[in-house]
Amino acid sequence: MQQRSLVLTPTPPYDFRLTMGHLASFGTGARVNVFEDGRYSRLLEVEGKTLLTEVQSAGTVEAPRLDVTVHGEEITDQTLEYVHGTLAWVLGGDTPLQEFYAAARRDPVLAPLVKQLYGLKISQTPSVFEAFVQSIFSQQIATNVARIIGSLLLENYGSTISHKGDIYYAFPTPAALLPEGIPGLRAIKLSNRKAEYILDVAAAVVDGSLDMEGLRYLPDEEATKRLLALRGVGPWTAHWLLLRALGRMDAFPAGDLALRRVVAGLYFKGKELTVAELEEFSEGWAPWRSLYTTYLFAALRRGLLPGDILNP
DNA sequence: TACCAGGTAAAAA
DNA sequence: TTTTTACATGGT
Repeated sequence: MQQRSLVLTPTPPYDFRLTMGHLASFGTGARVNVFEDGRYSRLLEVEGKTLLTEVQSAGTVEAPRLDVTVHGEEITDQTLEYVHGTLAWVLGGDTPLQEFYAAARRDPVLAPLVKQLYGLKISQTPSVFEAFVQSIFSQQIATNVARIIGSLLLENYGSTISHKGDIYYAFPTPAALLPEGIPGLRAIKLSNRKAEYILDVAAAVVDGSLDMEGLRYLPDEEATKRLLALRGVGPWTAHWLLLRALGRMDAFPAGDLALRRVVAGLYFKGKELTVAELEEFSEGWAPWRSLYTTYLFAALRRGLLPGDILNP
């Protein structure tokens, strides 16, 4: 196996540990986005080849620098360039923070959180398809169940690379999901309906009738419209995709139960909020609602919020 | 044993 | 047009 290296320089401030820790805690995160001992490892499929990338911080929050090692066969300059672009996107280095910080510091609830999470950026999935699949099987089930299903998906469909005794999984491509059909996805504990949603989209991507990755280049409104037209995608999924796959800064999944409870607990003394009320409240956070959302979830996962905030 | 969990489409009213 | 209901599975 060949090995090459490259360097990434995110815009400061950038906290690699916070940003990757948050990424690894999401959805299937732990299996496909490995973050251990300060090293982020991730398999990427490039031009039909499977590459293992390993990223380590070689800088500071104020002067970030990331050293990347790429392992694989026939790593051309072009391949390396593609990997560079993909990782820059995945690691969220260009997330604009200054205006969000200025606004959040004026908010008594957010001010201490942005201080503790200083330098946290929004990581992105390498493909829109990956976030779509993760969102579908996270719908209306407990996060730990979603994680189990995610692991099964990787083990059953993902290509792998062995390196220094560890097995790394790539997130399955649309084409990889088609041959096993509905029964294959039922076998990994998805409902019949969710299996249909995923296979419908996978088939449309493979036959070229759906340019899912092209959604990245459309304005928010148009991208949202096209996402909502997909079976299985409602407002909650569409907004999470805008936030974590399309790199948009003002997405807000108001239908999210956990988000609703967190905001209710922090801003409304625990009084339950309807989706419409949360949506209205969030308007004060525009145009940085993706960042508010990300910081609240990061705070939640890191135990910076009251422990019982999800159980009113 | 029921009921709920980081929702959505389809049926029923 | 608005409001229920089925859906899979693991935890409590």
